[in-house]
Amino acid sequence: MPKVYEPRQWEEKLYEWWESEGFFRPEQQIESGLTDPDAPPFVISMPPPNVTGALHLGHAITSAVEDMLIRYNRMRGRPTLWVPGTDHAGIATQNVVERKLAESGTTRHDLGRERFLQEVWDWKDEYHGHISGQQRRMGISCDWTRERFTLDDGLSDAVLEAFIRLYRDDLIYRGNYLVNWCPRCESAISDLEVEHEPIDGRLYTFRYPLRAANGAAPTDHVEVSTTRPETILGDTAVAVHPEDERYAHLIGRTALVPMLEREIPVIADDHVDPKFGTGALKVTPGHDPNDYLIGQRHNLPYANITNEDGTLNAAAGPYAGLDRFEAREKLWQDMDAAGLVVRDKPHVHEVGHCQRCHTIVEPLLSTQWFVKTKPLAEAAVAAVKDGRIKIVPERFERNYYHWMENIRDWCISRQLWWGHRIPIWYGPDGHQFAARSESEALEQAIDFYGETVELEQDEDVLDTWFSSALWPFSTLGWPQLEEREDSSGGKDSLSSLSSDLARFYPTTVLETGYDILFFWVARMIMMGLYFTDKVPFHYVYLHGLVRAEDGRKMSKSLGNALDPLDLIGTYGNDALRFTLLTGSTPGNDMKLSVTRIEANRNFANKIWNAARFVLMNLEADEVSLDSGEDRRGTAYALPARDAQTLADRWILSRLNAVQTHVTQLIENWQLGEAGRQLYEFLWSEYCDWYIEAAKPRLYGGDAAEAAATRQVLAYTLEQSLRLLHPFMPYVTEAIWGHLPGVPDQAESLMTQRWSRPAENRDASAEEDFGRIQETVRAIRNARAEYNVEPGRRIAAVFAGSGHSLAQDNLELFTTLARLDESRVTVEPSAGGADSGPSVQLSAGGITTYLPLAGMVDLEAERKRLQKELDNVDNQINRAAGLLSNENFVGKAPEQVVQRERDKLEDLNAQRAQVAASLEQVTA
RNA sequence: GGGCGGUUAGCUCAGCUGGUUAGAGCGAUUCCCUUACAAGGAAUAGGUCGGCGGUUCGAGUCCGUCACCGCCCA
Repeated sequence: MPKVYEPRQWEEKLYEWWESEGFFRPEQQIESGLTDPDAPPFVISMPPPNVTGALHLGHAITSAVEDMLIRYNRMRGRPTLWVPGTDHAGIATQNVVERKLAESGTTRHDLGRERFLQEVWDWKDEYHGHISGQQRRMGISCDWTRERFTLDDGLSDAVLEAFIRLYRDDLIYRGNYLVNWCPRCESAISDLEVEHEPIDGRLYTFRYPLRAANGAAPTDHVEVSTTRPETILGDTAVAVHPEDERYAHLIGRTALVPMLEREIPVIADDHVDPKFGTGALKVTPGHDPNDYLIGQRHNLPYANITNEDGTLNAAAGPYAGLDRFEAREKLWQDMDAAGLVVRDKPHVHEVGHCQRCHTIVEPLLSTQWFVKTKPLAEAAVAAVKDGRIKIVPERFERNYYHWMENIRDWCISRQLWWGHRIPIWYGPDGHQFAARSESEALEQAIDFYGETVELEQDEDVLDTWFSSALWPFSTLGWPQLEEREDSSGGKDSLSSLSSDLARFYPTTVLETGYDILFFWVARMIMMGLYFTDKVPFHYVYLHGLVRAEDGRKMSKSLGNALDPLDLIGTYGNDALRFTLLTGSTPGNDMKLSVTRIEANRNFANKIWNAARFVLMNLEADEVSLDSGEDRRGTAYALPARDAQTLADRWILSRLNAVQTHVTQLIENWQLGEAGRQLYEFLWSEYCDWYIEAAKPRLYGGDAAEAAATRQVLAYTLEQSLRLLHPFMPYVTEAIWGHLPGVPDQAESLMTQRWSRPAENRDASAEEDFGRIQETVRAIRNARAEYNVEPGRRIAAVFAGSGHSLAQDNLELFTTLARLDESRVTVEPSAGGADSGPSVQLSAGGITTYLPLAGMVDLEAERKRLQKELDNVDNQINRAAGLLSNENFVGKAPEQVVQRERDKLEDLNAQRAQVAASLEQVTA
């Protein structure tokens, strides 16, 4: 084994091996006996990345968490299925291809629908290779043989089926409503795809001329404010609050639209806020959602003044053809010239932008398709309320309820070409036929009209999220397999042949970022319940967003985006994923720190070197194996209990604790904490203490002792690799492949059994070893303070009540604290050294004298001991105070009280030791 | 306007149902290339856990309130 772990030499090789061996496939897992066919499968539908995009750190954290869960559950013996795939990402992908066309001077309209789509498919085919290659670099153990794409045949079938069923059930309808229109994409977008941002605009105040009572030319006016003057051209009323006395006399009069001279009424409506602006409101039902509602209440006409590209149409009179923002300027100038302008001043207000291209959205009356969401949302709320679906972290359930309970109908039609075309054909009279194909529509039409007619398919495609909403079951074969399942009757066990849908649905956990809780998760729940009558998944695990080190969102335009593939190349896959897994808690954002990735790269290397150490010593050794019934759970044999030293018992007990805690933490979704505990155990306990304690026994003369030590070293390492594997799959696999005598090496660590505690915790070993650690630290500290050369071995005397512990573990002390074996003595009584002045330490219940001849500064020692005495006294006061408090003794749990009693006892003993030392120094 | 999250060491963050003297990584200081690892080892310094009030024998943890930062929804 080389001295340094080089991720690049392992990662690709190991991944290719894993994939080609079929370890990612549930069938192989069952066939090979890794997983129990009768155990409930563990299933994740991977959030499909945009097929023409690049993977970013959001995908990296998704991959890290999901792969961790999959690997853990596979090792626990559950058949696991992780379904990968990609999303056609309608608007985003079409935009990219259109930009490419623009570079060569053409547009999609020049090409026509068919040729344009061919262009996009070509683009998709090219980029799909990039994406899946990147996903493989992320090391994800998903079942590539089940990979899907939202526009492939099966999923397109699912979309057809879903649309037609919803349509027939009256949950999809078409209508002319005010929608969010992106003039750049030239498409409607849903409410969710509008991002509201404050912009520095202006508030324009002007005079609305009022026709005189006798119908003569305007003699007076009312002042009105707006942030969008161009919409004046679409005004169909002026509204005031019904109780606003200032304007009561105006209600019922007629106003004249500036420059157009169109007559509109002055009406009264509660919606008007008398305190905003002048208290009078211009009403543009065709271009403002609130005004739209006012328009409905008052039966106002809906004037539509803009074209789909954001220019004004004929209804804008002289302003027709101008862009909406040019028209704003021009109209304002003209109104100024006409003496209608009062003022305009800076005004910050929230404006909706297109999520995809950031263009300011224009509310526009348009004929679109909608999903009636209320009935679907009710079922979706119930599924979470009654616990069939659990959201982690739980607080997001409130967001979910709030959104679901205030849900509005979902605009699903998009004026794009790239996507699932709406399966509706129109007859000559506009009658709608919902069908899987044109011929099917034609059959319906013949039935309907009694003759063959010309049909035209709807031009639009569906919102990408419509197909995504079906993802958990469409990827498993719905709806085709649903029918087969029904006819064969009931759900088969995994051991027999049956459909994926029957075996793997509902999925287990849906893991994704909280930013798409509404876009995706909520809609999957609605659709899943509606179409399959089952929840699509039992758990929703939401991770936080990965931000740049400065806390801002990573983005290409800011130039602060880190490329996960670069990071993997530099630091290794394990380092990146361990950082993502341990760097934050569910639902909380994390600022990705490169130094942390580096630290975790170092951790991987540390494990590598610990393994090198163990293997160097094992090489010529026969390692026996403790073969249980399950060969995948085979462990290295341990020495008999009575052949174990304190250090052995200690590290085995610590391993036991970590096995238990890590398992509990993962089951409790505290993945980060689980990883941190492993880090702590492996580095601070196994490497820093156990390996160091093992060295003298390995190199000492006693062959039996050395062999026992090798066994504990090997056992602990091997079990730790199993625990760490889901967090750091590569380095653990690379090391595991070097282990001698392991029966299943032809397979992989990923196919081995999750580590389980073999023996009980050993409280006395943990306590005793803890006392030794304390004493060793105290000696090391004294050595450093007195500038003892690191290599120099010094004399020591152990005394006091802990002397027998010292006596039994002298070798540990001499090694760990660098003592001179020939000059170490143990004395039962705390009498102290007789060889002149010495440093006196009280730690771990052992009094230690270090006769640092000629180096001891009595005055400094006195100060140090006094400080220590004060410290002990403080603690004694605290504990004694607690114990003298009747309330504490009476109300606190017995366990807690006893702990304080024990502590006080130890402190008193320690105080006596320190006090005695102090007295000696002072005397 | 409504809701959520954050505020813990110089920096980045842990700290689960309240219970040892609040932890880690990085950074800082001192020392060491000791035959697993200098991507390493040993030691040290550094925090009134945002402010105030409350509940409790006991609060970083629970409740109220305020401040600042961020996000979501309207």
